[in-house]
Amino acid sequence: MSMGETLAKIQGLADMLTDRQRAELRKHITIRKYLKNELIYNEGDVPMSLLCLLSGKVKVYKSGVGGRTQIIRVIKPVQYLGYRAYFANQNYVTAASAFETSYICEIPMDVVYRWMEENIKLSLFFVRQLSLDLGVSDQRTVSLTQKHIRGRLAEALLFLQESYGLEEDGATLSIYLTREDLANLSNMTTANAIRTLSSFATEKIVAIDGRKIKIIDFDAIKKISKIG
Amino acid sequence: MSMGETLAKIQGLADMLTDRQRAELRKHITIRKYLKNELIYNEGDVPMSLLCLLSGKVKVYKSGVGGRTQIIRVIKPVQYLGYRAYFANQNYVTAASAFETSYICEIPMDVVYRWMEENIKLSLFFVRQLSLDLGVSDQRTVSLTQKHIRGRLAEALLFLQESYGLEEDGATLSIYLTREDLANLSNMTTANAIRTLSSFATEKIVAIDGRKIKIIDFDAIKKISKIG
DNA sequence: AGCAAAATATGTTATTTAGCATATTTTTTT
DNA sequence: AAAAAAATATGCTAAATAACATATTTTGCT
Repeated sequence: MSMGETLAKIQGLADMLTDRQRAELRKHITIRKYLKNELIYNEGDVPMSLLCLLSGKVKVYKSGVGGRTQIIRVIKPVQYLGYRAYFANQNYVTAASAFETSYICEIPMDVVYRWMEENIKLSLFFVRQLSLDLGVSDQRTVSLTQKHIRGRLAEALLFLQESYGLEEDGATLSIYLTREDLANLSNMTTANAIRTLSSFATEKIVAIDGRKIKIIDFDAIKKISKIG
Repeated sequence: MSMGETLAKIQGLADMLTDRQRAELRKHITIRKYLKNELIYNEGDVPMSLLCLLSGKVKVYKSGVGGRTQIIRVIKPVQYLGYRAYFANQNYVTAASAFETSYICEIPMDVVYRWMEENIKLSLFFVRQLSLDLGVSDQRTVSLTQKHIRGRLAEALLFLQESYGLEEDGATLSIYLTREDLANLSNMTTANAIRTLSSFATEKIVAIDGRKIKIIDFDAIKKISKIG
């Protein structure tokens, strides 16, 4: 990932900056490659940088009681992450790692915050991002607590489709997750993710080929997700 | 609640404003009294105002599948609410109502947003608020999904203590909730909230007298909440 | 290619929690 | 103060989900 490509990717952010800030951006930005399953940051770490996923796929998760893990959100290119903890003056309460090989650019958070103090547009950008994130999080709390297993899994499949899209066939999810990740996304045990996905396959709602999931009956999935 | 008292309560916000904005604030601010259980806003409503709870207690909740309700957060004086949806350009995805008689002041959100566009401090205030809210919401997702009933109820009791404090005896929660509200806060059925609270009473962890809950063994509650 | 480790599949059992029913008590309304 | 409605309490049953066990398949590694 070259600097030129990178700057093209984060143009949305760069466009909000003043000329002077944009010059500073070039000085401070760094790019790092993360391998599959590599940790990007961990719970308890001090947030130092604004991260922007340039390519690849990333999960943000939290470990709960008894070693269970909950995937809180998934990140696609070009999305930002890592800002909440800094703004709240906290250490990270989540961890993030790469689903697959990912390129992430980093901008020191103190530099970003300095820009925000003299750049309303940038501040309002984060107000909006945080507001969207919070809406999703609140909705997720209710879905994960109130829907039954089938509803939660169906919702997770739709969520993955919205986040990462479909292959050229217009039906196969573009992300290949392990059943364990699928379970951690849907708040269930791995065995139940396996079983429930198998049921969906038996019912011809999806077709599974290893980690490849093809959604055959979108309406059925939507219905199962909705009624819980 | 007089205008003088009100301005004293929202001084934290007023202090961030310019002189001109403060003058405008006086023109646009209105105060309204809400009776016990009165609806403040509903899911689907268009967010028009920034709300600030001056006195009383408020719940923000969301109805999920099968008519079940989840209390998402509780508000104490002097806290703001109603801003997320406006910033995200959405209608409300939650509802809010008063636990008890409450006074709430309202400032038109478009006025607030105009201020934000020319007032970095105010924008950064909301960046911080939203970041704190999001951290709580993410934590709550994991607690509510992974902890067992006793852990969730214990957490709810601690949460109420942190939010609304204790009576002069240093042990009785200052908020008197119905078992149904307690259930909606802890993601369980009303019958289970009743049963579990009774168990805590039998185990001498709390003492209950109607809706009055006295925490006898704080360490036990903390431990139950922690281990889930 | 061959081995080890990890992931998937599936059956069985145990636990947790919801659902339902009914009695009693408390609160609200008239 | 009486009546009605709502909330609380408690027992029993059913449903949902986790836990555990074991076999098979796939993946990653050297």
